[in-house]
Amino acid sequence: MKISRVKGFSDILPGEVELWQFIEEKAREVFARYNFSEIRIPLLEKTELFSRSLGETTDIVEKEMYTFADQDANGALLTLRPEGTAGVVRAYVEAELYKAEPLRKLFYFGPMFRRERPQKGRLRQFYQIGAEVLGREDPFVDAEILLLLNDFFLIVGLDGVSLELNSLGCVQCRPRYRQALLAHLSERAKSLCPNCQRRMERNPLRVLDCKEEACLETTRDAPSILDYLCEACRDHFGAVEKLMRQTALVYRLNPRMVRGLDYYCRTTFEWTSPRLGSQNTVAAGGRYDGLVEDLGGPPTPGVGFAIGMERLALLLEMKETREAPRPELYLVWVGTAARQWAFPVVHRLRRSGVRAEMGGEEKSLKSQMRRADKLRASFVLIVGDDELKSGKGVLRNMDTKEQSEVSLDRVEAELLAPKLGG
RNA sequence: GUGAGUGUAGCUCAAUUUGGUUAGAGCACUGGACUGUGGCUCCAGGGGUUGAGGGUUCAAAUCCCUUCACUCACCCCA
Repeated sequence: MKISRVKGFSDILPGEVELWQFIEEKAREVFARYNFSEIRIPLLEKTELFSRSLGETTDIVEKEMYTFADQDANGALLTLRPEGTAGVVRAYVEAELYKAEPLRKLFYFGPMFRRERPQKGRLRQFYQIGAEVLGREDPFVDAEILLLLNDFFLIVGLDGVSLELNSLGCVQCRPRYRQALLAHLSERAKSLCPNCQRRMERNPLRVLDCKEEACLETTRDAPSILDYLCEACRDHFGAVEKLMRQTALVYRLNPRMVRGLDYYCRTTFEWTSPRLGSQNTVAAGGRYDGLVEDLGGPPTPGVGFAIGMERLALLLEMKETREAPRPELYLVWVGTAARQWAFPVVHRLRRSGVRAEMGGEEKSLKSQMRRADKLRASFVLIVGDDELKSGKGVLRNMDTKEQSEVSLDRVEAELLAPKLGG
């Protein structure tokens, strides 16, 4: 009986994995330029970490987490991480990273798990590239990571995406806005969709995010969060905007943009693409100045983002297909004596760093050549009885069709010469 | 969780409307033409429980029921 993969979980097969490697490589490059350090944390955390940091009433915590009881006597509830920030902050606090160094710039790659209904750009195990900057309240840091993301998109060749920016205010000013919005909404509650009527009680800001025509209409002249920011938040956001203009980073101000997780405050942002279908966010993030303290650390501001890797891959995949690596040498043998000779030679070449392959089974010269061609080998070395006798093998450059003789007793030395490109 | 759509060869798809012989094509794969030299061309070959199970019928890929999977949308979000 065949066993299939779990719903919403996917394999990244040869042919597509090259694109992922490319993305990861470029991400490392950009993080290095911006002086970020990698952090690796567990996929499994205590459930409490997520319910505390994301918010008890978010959809993720309420119905999307993979949670189970540990087999230990204490039976603690454990959860496969649905996002990265909580775990990074937990590690930051646990290792007291703030003690030796006031500013930490961290990045990570890895899978996240949410039990949602799969669709385009949405899987139950999905990969994120994330970054967190801990220890600075400075708007220059907000601008820095926005520029980092922009640079990253530039070097992977992503285009057609747009950036939206907003400020959600802080614990000082958001309650005031919430109240004003609520006042506006309750007067018009009848014209809101049933969903939004529920949202009004739980998280009124989400009403602004509704796609329902009627709700869009009723919130058209709703108060804007940007008019309710306290002085400190207004200054902070103003400074971010100024830096955006100074660095010519194009964005659209979107005072209706809200975030799904409770810990966000002040600057929030989102990169979207119209080509992704309804899951159109490629990257998003924002500031979370209270989170470290909530998780038992000292008051420490933070700001970060996450990039959805399969969404990014989806967008880049449409542009061009990336090529699989090609073998540098394919050794074609004719006759069992030649095969016996070839096997250790290929082994030694591989040990010297050459990407090498040889013909398998008892196959004709022609079919081995065909296979070498299919794999796009750069060079083919042909060895048969004649060559064994004369001690000279035939080396063929598959691109130029040039052939030359190499002496078999010093074949490695000859092959490792510049011919093979090092 | 709700709704809609789609399941035929390794891949992309015909044949389903109107049930009718042995389910086809292109690409890919294997071999040959070219007995030890790749790509192009030509020829040949292998490969299918038509997602699965049941039903109707002389006859089912085709009609009906059940089920599973996938996809997209709602929702939510990276």
